[in-house]
Amino acid sequence: MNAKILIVEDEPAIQELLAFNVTQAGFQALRAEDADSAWQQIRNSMPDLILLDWMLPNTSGVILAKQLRSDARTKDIPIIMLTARGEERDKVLGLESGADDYITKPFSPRELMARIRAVLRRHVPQMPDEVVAAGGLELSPASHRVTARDATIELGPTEFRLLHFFMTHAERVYSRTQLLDQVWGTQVFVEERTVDVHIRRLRAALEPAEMDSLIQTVRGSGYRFSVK
Amino acid sequence: MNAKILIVEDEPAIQELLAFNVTQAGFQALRAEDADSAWQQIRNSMPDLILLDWMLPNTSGVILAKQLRSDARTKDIPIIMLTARGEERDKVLGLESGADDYITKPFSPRELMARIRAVLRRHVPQMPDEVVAAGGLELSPASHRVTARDATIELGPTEFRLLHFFMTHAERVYSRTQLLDQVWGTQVFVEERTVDVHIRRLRAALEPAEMDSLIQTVRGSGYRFSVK
DNA sequence: AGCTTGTGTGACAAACATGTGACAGAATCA
DNA sequence: TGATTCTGTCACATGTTTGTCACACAAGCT
Repeated sequence: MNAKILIVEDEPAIQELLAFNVTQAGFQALRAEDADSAWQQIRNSMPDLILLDWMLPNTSGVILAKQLRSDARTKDIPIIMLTARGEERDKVLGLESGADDYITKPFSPRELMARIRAVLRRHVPQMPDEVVAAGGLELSPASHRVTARDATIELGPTEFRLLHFFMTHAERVYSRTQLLDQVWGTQVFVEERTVDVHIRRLRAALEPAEMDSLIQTVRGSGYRFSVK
Repeated sequence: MNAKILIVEDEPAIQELLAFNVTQAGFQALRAEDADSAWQQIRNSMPDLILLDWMLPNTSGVILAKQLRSDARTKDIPIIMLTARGEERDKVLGLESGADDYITKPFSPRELMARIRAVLRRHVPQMPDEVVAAGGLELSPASHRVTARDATIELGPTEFRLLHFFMTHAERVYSRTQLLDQVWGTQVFVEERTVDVHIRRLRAALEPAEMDSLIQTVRGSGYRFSVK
């Protein structure tokens, strides 16, 4: 189960070089030349880390990084920025870019791999893939699967993230707005009532297992996942 | 103690529109037409958030944003950029601007307010809502629950706020007017007698647990929550 | 006791919040 | 590409909450 690393770089030569090094080190290399193909790759295979060129054709790397950070689905993926020599370290690691680390071109393969490993290691404690269990439900982010008493529960992506958030934040009320921020991401603008509909869909999916009562309505405040 | 929002916009019509929406939503609106008057306002009243037009007469909005970011006193004030449709999303969120979010003109009031609230929420770490316990009752703002001897007590939003206020201000008499200010808020106008009715409803909810005597009537003065 | 003032109580309509089914467009898949 | 799922939004149904009232009741005063 080696980590997937997405390389976002428009220069074919450098992309090739990176891919070679990464593969050589036992990781799985994914490639993209611009922001669009990067998103496609991300949707398809959820990389564990992104090597991102500071300068990209259309959207620059910084913008892509920001977008990644503001989307609930991708905000936890670590990013290493690739910069030309001139670039200021401060800018790269500053607030604006959501980068975890950066490396200057040209780089030595050894340094590159060292940084990749360091970032991955630093990121492991977050354990985004840990199985969560609460109230008779079991949710596994890694396999994207939910089980209740041996019965598998089918959920759409949004319902899945919603349930995941609830299970990791049980016994606490969240307003529709908070849920939108946490589950949808801050840059997405949707109606608050959309939350209601997704709550309903989630309940409907949990109902066959008689688990729908885990998600409670708190009138005037929001919703709560509770095992009590 | 509602948030102050500084509107920096040279177009009078748009400034007016923004101020209207902001005020309507219960915020306090400050206005400025250019960078100079903006700084003046900022020095005078330290807004909690700045709505900043991308294009301004002398200094452009981006420059002002940069200046704000480089001043220790103002670098933490969140900024929402107002841009014309043509403007590149990339530029706005890029390194240059220190913006926290942006919105494109023309905008819907709803979206504007949603973004303002989202940014404010992100920037004001809400104080930890601690569990309050008094007289055998336990009230948890976070989970929005009230318990009396293992029995859950169901309360409507207003009764909940009322009880919360009482529990955090026990042993002291509050007049109907004071309670209206504290629990209902100063903006709302309701009859004083309404307090009586809510007190009654609260007592009714506490009665099954024999906790209704915690709320005492002080004839001619008001009500008191007392554990003695 | 009578009178005055303050508080308890049940009822009620309007306002409000949430549940629910349907639908069209977007994203995804084969 | 066309088929299929997923999403966000709406309109309507349902259910709660809220503020007010009218009247009953209680307490204090002369």
